[in-house]
Amino acid sequence: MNAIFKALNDETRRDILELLRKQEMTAGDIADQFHISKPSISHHLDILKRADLVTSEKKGQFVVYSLNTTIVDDILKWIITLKK
Amino acid sequence: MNAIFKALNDETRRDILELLRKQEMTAGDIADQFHISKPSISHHLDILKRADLVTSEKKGQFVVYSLNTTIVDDILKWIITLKK
DNA sequence: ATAATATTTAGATATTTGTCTAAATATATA
DNA sequence: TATATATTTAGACAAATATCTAAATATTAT
Repeated sequence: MNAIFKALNDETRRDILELLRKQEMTAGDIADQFHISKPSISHHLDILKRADLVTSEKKGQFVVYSLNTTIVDDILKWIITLKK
Repeated sequence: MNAIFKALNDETRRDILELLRKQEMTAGDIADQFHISKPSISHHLDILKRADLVTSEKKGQFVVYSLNTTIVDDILKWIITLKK
């Protein structure tokens, strides 16, 4: 749970997740949505990946990122325990 | 959402929430559950309070903390948007 | 009033984090 | 093969954070 909450504790990373909710995107296309350098976005993507919140697949010279909804379920479960 | 995720990004604070899920507790009783100084726990409680995840009420010389389930719902909503 | 108990505030410090630029790596194209 | 494009890695740095001890504040009890 630690890596997940660490990953969620940043507005840029949460925004990336919301982008990926709609469709998978390349690292570059993701970076273009923010006023932050590409290396910084790459670093954010790495943190999301380590938390298993996104997956990545190399397609030619691009790297395509997708949301991993399985882990989203894990967060839901944790939150829901607070209500029981 | 920022303050909430910031508050959740710490194992001690998440553990405090799980404790309060079962019953309300005084600051001292909460502190006794951790191997961390009372001032540090007080600081964690302050962060949880600013995020509105807990409420506090002074009862005599004690301060009783409770979980605020309303805000827990807000987190749920945000997580669920990721799945739609 | 004084002492004891409960909690918070203040100030210090080491660690973590988000950001940047420059350089490295990998792939595609001319 | 040389060049352009896409992405990541490396290293540096300022800001944020979790922790501590000491002191302050508030309440209760003697």
